[in-house]
Amino acid sequence: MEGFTERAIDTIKNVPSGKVMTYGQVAAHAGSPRAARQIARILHSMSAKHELPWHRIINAQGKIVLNDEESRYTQRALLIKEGIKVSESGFVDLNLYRHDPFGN
DNA sequence: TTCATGACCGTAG
DNA sequence: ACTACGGCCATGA
Repeated sequence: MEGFTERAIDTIKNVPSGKVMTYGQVAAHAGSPRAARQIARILHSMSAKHELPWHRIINAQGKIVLNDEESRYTQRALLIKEGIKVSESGFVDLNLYRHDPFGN
């Protein structure tokens, strides 16, 4: 493994379709539990380049928090297409769709 | 090395 | 559900 960023990207790539992970979860799995903000930055800047399933990453409340209106719509559409139920206000039920890297 | 920057997190009102 | 605040921390200039 390289550094935090590498592990984070790897973690994100391993989120299966139909599941989601929170920023904090990814950070923790990458070795830095309190570095959730870095995950946000990684997705913001490298999602296209690394072909990451960026739409499967949401915040700890299970809510979509993108600033851009268009991106929000896209993310919601992608999640729904994978079978995830998303409320109109952009909430996802983490109890049902949370992906646990360790399989718990 | 210091400084600003985030698609965050948890708590509180 | 919404806003406000303080805390956290890996990057890049």
